[in-house]
Amino acid sequence: MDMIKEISCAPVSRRESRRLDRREIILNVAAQSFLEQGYASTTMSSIAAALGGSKGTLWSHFPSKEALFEAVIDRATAAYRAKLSEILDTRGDFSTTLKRVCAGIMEKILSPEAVSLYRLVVAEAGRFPEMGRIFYNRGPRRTWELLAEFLSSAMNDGIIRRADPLDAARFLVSLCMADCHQQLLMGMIQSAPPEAVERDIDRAIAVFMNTFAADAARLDG
Amino acid sequence: MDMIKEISCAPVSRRESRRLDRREIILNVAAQSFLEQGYASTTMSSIAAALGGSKGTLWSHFPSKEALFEAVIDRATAAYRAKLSEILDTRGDFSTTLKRVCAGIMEKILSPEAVSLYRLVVAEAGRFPEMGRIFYNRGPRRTWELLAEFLSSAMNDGIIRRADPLDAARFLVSLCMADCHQQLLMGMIQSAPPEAVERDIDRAIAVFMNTFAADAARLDG
DNA sequence: AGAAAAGCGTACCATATGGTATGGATATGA
DNA sequence: TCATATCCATACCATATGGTACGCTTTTCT
Repeated sequence: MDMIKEISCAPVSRRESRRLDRREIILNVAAQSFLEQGYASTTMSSIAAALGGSKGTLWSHFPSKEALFEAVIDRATAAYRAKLSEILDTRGDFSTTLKRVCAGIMEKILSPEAVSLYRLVVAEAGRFPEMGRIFYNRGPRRTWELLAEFLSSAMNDGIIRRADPLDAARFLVSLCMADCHQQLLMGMIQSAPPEAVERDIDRAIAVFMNTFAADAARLDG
Repeated sequence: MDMIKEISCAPVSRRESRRLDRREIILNVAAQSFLEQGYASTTMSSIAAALGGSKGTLWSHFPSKEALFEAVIDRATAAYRAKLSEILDTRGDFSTTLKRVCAGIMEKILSPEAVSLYRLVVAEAGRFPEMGRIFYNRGPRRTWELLAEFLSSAMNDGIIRRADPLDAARFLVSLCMADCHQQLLMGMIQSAPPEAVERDIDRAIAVFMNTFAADAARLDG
């Protein structure tokens, strides 16, 4: 009887499962509030109210507002990372794949949730140093690593010149984020028009290929 | 008697001058608080306390927290713009000047105040739509325009290929902001080490020249 | 069936918030 | 000199905050 308990690390007991469900719901509600209101403007009371539940329950799951916030950021970045891994589909020739990958990255990065998350991180990074680190490692870093893997194989195939794949990936991503993303962040636009995104992608790839094509001039020694 | 009053638009009366001084002090204190605490976490009471003055005085100058905030952003962006105009000194040959100009822009952009302001704008742009517009027009836009002016003359001299100067300027600035600025925003570093800034500049210029040098390949039609 | 866990509802706490009102001190302008 | 503009200090307001406490019901485990 005890054996069954021990061999399963996932929650078996129904109680535990229900509790995790509740926790999940709390995190959803809290995430929504934090992402669209910011940290300071989000109140525990309003979260409890939105839950339909009581404050006691809230505090039984998270001992403080700060702990809740950290859990939310943790989960949001994890979700972000999960969405990213869907992107890398390297079927087809290089330039087709490159464009598809860029489009995938752009779509994730420009999504309202990602923009809200980015805003929140930038806003609170000064006050919550760990948060910036978590986001950085799970967000941008993962994106670069995924891209770098793809670019690395292209380097091996001699399609683009050999260089640090991670540097190349960072370069490409920063090129993609130069226009629409900036304007979204500063509220100049509410959503990125597809044609503008397309233009960003094309420009980014053009500059990237101009820099990294196999026959391109070396930039540094 | 009325004439004297009318011909001078600057504050003549000592009362008025004192009042403006007080207003200036309020704006300084408020700016500091908003920039390092964010909007929601900054309290009017704490500002009044830091002033040494009373709340009555505060509210006699600004009818609400929101009004104070707008005035602060207005002034901060104006100050930012003033600092920018110091940058453009086009003596010397093109590449020397280009590097100096980039270094100047980087120095402004990476300064703690500029980073705080950028953070605040990004954080609150969703809630204060006008603020993003003000910042955008007085900050990035001015920077681009200054740079564009310089690049435009370089185009006329045939040093770089003819293109939309504003586009080229935006491109160069976005290249400069790709690394250190990002890391500062996300709290990965507390200040940008000079050698990293130097590296950012060199990379940006290399890519820029690779793209815009007179003999570079056209990127788009 | 009965113990325990989890959640709910609500009342409560000290504190702080944005904002108002008032009365007095001080400097300024006519 | 004298009215007035400005400021300061303080007390105050309704409301809201993060967080605690407690008694009650429902669900789960044994």
